[in-house]
Amino acid sequence: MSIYDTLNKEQKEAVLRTDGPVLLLAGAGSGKTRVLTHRIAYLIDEMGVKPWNILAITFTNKAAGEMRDRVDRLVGFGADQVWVSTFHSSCVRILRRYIDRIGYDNGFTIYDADDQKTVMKAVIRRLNLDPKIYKERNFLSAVSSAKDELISVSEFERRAAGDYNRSLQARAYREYQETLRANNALDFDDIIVKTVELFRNCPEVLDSYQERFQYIMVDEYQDTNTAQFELVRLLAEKYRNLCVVGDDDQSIYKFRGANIRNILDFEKYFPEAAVIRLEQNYRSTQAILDAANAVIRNNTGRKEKTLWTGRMGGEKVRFRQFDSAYEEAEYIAEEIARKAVKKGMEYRDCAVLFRTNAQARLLEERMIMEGVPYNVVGGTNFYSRLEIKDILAYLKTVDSGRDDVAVRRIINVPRRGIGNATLEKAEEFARLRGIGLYSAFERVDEIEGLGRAAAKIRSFVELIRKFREARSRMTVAELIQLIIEQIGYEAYLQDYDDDGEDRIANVDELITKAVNYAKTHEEATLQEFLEEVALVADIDNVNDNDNRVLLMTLHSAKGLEFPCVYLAGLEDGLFPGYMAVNSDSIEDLEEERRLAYVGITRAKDELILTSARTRMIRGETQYNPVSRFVREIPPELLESGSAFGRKTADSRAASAFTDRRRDVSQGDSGARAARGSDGVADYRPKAIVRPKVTPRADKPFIAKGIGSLNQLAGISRGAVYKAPEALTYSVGDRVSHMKYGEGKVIKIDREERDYKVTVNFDKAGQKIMYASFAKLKRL
DNA sequence: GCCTCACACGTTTTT
DNA sequence: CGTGTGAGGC
Repeated sequence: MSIYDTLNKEQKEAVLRTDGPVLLLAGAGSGKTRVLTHRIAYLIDEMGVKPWNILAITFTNKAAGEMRDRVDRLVGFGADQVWVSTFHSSCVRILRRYIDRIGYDNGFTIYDADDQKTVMKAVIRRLNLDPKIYKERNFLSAVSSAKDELISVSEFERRAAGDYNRSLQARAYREYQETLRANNALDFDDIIVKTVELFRNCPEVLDSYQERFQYIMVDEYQDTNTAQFELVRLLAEKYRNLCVVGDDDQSIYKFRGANIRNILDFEKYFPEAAVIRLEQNYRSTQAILDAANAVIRNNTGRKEKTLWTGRMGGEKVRFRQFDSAYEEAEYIAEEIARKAVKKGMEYRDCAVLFRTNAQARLLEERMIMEGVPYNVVGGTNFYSRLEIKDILAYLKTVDSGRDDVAVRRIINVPRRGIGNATLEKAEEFARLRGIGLYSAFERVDEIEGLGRAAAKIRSFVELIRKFREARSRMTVAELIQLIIEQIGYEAYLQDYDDDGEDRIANVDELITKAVNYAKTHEEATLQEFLEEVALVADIDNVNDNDNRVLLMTLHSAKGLEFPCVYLAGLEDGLFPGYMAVNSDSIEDLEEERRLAYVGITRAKDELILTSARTRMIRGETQYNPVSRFVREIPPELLESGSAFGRKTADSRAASAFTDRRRDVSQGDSGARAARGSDGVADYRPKAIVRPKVTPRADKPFIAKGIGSLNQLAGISRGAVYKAPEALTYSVGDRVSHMKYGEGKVIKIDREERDYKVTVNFDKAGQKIMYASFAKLKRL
């Protein structure tokens, strides 16, 4: 009895057919991850393939981690040598070694969406275009789609000839690309594009990777774009041992350039390809699968397949319509709470999925009221919070200083009295000499007409110089702490806005992450840390051990499964979104339908669909009909219950909620700042919820599992920041500091969540610092 | 140079 | 409704 005997006939075929191209059409829940992991095991154990000759590409880091774990368990030895990672991580790894061959520096930085916007805005200004008319978003999406299709600047220009608007985009594209190059930066798309460019221009580099990756597997293949396809094609060209796994019915990233032709035309590029279909679903009940099939059937141009399951019967899919989105949220939260208490359901077995991130808020509020522990995946990424970006910009500048966007971001944070006029002079100086902004700062004495600002710039340069010098002898975490302390960042955040405390807690989380990073990586360089940070997705940080309900978009839910799934906001105009409803292309609606299919097929045992008659969107009340996707499910497959079309006990009970709601919704300006470390929202700012946190006494209240509520109660979970209960030193004591050496404590002020300590250092003089960051030791 | 206030504008979805 | 931006006053 071998591990392969547990596979069905098709799965086994996919595992055993190791040589040559294979297109594996794997329906939802058909065990494709199982096939991939067993295939890797088979290659290593039975075929004698060296683990390092195998490359497996997944969609998210989380999926990569899981795959590696499973391979680890299957193969005794060498699993850690298999490359399992995302497109982006793999490419960055390659580019770090070789990008100098195509004219970048190997120490390149990675720009996120925010940085891209900053650059494009500057481009628009430089091109003397009216920013009122030309939005950076439009240019950026034109640039991004061009890159997805591997269209170079010159190719874009050629195609744009004669078209005014296109020509403008072409100019913006060129200018944008040149700026990135000058800053030695790559955007997300470049990471793929530049790798393809490298392979095309340097045959010897390509050859070395072709030799290295003799067996290649690509998961979620339906979501690859043209650039990614070309990358894979190049790598696989020599040995042609390429196995792609996908499901055209689950292609949901067209907006990001995913090219469904990659799957439909695979056999054209690889005529010798074996096509294997996995059609047995091991995940869902027949009832759920019937609903999924009923919906997806309405799409045209699919690869025909019929999913079936051995799990006959099952509970009918439920549908409930409510008068308002509040009632919808209440129903979901209340029911989850009830199931947890009465039926002993684990919170982690349950997910609430929705179309847009904005829907999370209402659900969240309600979860808190019901005392249901939850996590929100996505929304605003942890690393795009302004306080985090500030610190990262400091780190980037310390690391290289070539990134003008980063330098510009921090030159006046905190306020140093360096304003626009000064900056423009410095930028002009830099531009004329073809150097970076930071290099210009280093030559500040040569810049004319700066007046008093020159001294301010000089001390900024000195500050960075000190950080650089300190870098070699400290960990990333220590460096961050040093920066925070030196620039007085905590105090800056404290009175930046109402969310000072939340922001400080976020910075603290960053330090915790840096500490953890050092623990898991032998050579934890600053550059690697920055890279890691740039490439994480929110879903990557979801911890399966957390016993919480997950709230997330349908996109984030791809690849996951849950015993119980709530699909919320099934309304025409929301899901499918109004864009798709009003689009003249049937394609857009079909993509939404595939999204619905993905959502439905996440459920193993229980699926509940909900919708609301009214919903507030952008301050406006919208009235939406029930989603066409619900209507596509035959009534006999649905249990529509009493809430359908009528006022119910549920909705009547909700009026109390409506009254309480007013104080809930006012002033949640802090919502953004209040996410936990992982890009997973752990709590809401006090303004929204603090007065509301009265978890019912009869609810199970698992204190340790409910980060959100701990946060609300003012309990910080950060390891580093935690305000000490009592200090180990007091006024008059001699203390030592990591950087300043020894000194005497002059004064201690108790502040809301920390102590402010004034120390007179023997060498460095008098400093005021926060106890939690300073880590003073009594002598 | 910095702060405050008023107003316009908009979101699908994300590596 | 919420955020980001721009004008105007200090």
